[in-house]
Amino acid sequence: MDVQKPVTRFAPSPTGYMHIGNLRTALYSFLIAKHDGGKFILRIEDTDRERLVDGAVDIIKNTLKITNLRYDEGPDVGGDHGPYVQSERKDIYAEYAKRLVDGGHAYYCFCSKERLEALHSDDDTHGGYDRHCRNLSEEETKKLLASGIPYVIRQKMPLEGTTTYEDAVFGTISVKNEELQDQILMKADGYPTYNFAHVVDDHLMGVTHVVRGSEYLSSTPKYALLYDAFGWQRPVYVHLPLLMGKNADGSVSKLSKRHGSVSFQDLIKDGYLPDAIINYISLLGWSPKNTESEIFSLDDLIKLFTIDGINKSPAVFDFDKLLWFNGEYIHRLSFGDFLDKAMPFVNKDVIPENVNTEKMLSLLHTRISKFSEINDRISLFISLPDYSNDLFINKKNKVDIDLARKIINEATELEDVEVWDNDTIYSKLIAMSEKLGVKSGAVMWCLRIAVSGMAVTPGGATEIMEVLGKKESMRRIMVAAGKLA
RNA sequence: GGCUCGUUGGUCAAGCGGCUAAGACACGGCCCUUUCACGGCUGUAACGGGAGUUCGACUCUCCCACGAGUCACCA
Repeated sequence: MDVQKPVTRFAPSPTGYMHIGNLRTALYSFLIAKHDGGKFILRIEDTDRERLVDGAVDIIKNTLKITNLRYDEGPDVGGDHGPYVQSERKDIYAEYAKRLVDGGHAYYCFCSKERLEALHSDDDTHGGYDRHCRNLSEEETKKLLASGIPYVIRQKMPLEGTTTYEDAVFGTISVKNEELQDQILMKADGYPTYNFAHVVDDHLMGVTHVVRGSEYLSSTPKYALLYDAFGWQRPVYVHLPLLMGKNADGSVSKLSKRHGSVSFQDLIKDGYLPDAIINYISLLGWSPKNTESEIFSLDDLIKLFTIDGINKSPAVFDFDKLLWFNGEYIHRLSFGDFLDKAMPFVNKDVIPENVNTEKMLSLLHTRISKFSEINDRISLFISLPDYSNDLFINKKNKVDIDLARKIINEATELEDVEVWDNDTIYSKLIAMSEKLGVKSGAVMWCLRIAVSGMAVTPGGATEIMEVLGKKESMRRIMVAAGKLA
């Protein structure tokens, strides 16, 4: 007999940006399916009509597209289990809710919001619904229904006993039934709640593994009971550890905006590469069996990913490590690709004509970890900063002001160089150091200071001069000569 | 507060009764070097606490502490 291939889904609400935690859920869900050659579905959960945000669905689709998390079924690709947008499935939920009522697993509730609020006024967070309408007679229900009073449909929880389910990550989870609220399945506006819709959809769409954040751990018994009420087979539950962020005071809390850029688009805007982001977040809550390297492509992850490698404890999102991954990915880009991706980040308006932009960027290729660093790093090519003569002093190369003056004066002869490129300038400077009888490092040091005005620069003296061009380089050398005179 | 879950270095983590407790990021040092970066080598640093079980616990059990999640006509 064939082992059933896994079917998983990613089911976000279109309420705004793609949070990095959501992306990680999508990734794991995708990987679980693909590791065993299964199917991955995208479903849009838009049952909360008030929180809908325009364009949010496009953000979701676009994110999955550029991260290569391809779905086999979904709103724009179709499939045998559509529609894949919950607001288009209202009839389905209504029908299944009715079935539950008829079977005695759910009931109509006519309680007003005011009444419900009064219930909570004593102790604001505890308590719950008092099951006021749970035992209305059939006649009373009929009458109320006919009268047009708004109603919801609630799930009828067992009053005693325990509900237990197996989670693939957390193991056996067991909750006393008396803890379970008669949760709302269908809202007064005719839309289902998440609690109900996702169960119906997951079953109808053949989802075998429900992958989601561990915030659902304690409400899952209610969903399991729903499966039971319908007589459906329960799916495999895979709850993922939470993603946390580090606060300024050192404590941690659920990853949110206060921790920095936590939406996928924020990170892209900041100059992170999708592959690097995917690689990093794959390791937040999961680790592979072999541990030689941590650099994984999506294909690597598909091969390596198994549920038993998922961790239980919450993971703190570490921007330093993400930055390291991103640097690795940038350094490994071919120069052509690097250029393509880097160019959009360059503020072209401020780059002088004499500067060779391509060569300038080549200096940055191995020196940046994210593209947004570019503009800070190239300031010296745009203008010569005001600097102090002390910058010329360098112990290692035995440079003092007198020597610097000598070297810079000698360097004015660079004016004779015909072909202004790195190699030519370099050999010229080497020859100069021999003539002067000083270490080549001393010459290089002084020239680098002169043309950059900075102690730390992307690239060495000759590289900077090449990028700057002869005219500007000579100008800067003359400035230095003047300062040292 | 009830319920549920978690706790290995600053962070991510391996470990699944016997180990000098991996590795990665960050941090320090050294080397390379035309500064920086890259690269190479190397160093500092951890099992929350207490009882058990066992010849032997980071690994199993219980209690405590701490942390988190959840108790919506939000998902």
